[in-house]
Amino acid sequence: MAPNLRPPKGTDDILAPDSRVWRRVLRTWDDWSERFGYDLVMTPIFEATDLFERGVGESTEVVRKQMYTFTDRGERSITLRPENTASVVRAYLNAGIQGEWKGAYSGPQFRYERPQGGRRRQFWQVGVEHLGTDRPGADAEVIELGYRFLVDLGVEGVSVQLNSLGDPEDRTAYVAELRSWLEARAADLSPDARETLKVNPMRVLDSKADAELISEAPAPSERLGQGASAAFDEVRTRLDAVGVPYETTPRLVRGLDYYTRTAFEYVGTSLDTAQTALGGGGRYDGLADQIGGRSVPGVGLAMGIDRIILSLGETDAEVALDAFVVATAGRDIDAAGLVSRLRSAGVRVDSIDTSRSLKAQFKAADRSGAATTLVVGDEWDGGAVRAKRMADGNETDVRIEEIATWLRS
RNA sequence: GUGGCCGUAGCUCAGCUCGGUUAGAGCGCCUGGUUGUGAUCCAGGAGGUCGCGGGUUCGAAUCCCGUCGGUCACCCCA
Repeated sequence: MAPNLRPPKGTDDILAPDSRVWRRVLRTWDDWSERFGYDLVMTPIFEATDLFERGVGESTEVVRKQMYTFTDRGERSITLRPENTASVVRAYLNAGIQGEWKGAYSGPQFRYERPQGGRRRQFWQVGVEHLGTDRPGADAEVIELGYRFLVDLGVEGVSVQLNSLGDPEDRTAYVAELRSWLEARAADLSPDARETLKVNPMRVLDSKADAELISEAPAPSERLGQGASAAFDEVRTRLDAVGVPYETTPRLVRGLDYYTRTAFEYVGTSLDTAQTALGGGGRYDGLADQIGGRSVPGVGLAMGIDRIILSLGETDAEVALDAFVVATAGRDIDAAGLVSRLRSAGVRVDSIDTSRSLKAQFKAADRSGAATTLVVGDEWDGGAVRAKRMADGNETDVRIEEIATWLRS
């Protein structure tokens, strides 16, 4: 262990069997996002720093202390993306797209924080953005997608927490009211909350230490203007109609500044760490304008894959092989031919060094988890191989050209 | 960024309080028993600068300091 082979603090190497769960989760995501009509969108892993400063918000925790920022050789300030929404909106604007557009992404994000269960410096998010419309139906559809995805994966106790933060005018008035309400009670606030109050009063609503006091505070959803209020109602009506359960959480706020109107989070019951949010999102009608483009409404969500997998437990490490090929002495080339032929036929198959003892090869076959082991031996000269079902030890000879179909039955 | 706990074979850990011959166990791994058979059994074997650096000492896995890493909570968030 002399040379340092560990990955950097807060990052992980993910190998089998854990990586099998990752494959399943990522495939499930691709499936659901396609079913909902989202095309794949890929943006750079790093961006100009000011994109995040303007997009995510100068007063947010993310921008103030969590960004991986460095200067490149061309003296540009570059930041590893701490989230993906600002990039996707930038890409939409840059491509000159008119009107509605739906994109899905998947990839690593970076935030400089003290690592903890369910909180890494490099973590994986999947998400979608639906731009160019302010219809509440789009909000409901985004929320439904995340819900279906989590339920399909088998996450236990999924619930959707829903709130509305109002339109910018509602929010300005509300924040002023909240600020004076909190300032009047500053003596009772925790020191952390008092600091937060100066920078961003709404985030005080998130303070765990002040939960009791906060429960008395005015809530954003109680101060909605007509437009936001009607939209909030419609989102709820639509969620009811498609059978997505949710609970209204009046004091739910989000850590990023760009949210307007709809804000939501997914929480699960099986995560036994302090981090309970599996995903979240909302509407951000002012974001495009803030990062320097035209005014384009949008709504989106982001899901934390690391946390979702944590909450899944390690139960389902599905076997990745259908068959394992072993060979007796001198049958190396025949065995290699069989492996190649099966792979071309769509069978997931592997072998180890076929010149090793049959015992060693069978041991590897057993460990691989493959249901069947195929023995290339003297039967090969008669056009067959011996197939052994590992679970019960039964063996039968199978014609070489029939193996692929035999394995599927 | 703040605080608590932890760092000995691939893995889980014992040994550390009361420093002292070649640092142990279980599991795993490799080879053989079976020159065509795994998961069981038997025999043998490989594998450790005791996280790293410094200090105290005749002598440090064991005591002291620092550092890095892990973990949990806060903060915050996915």
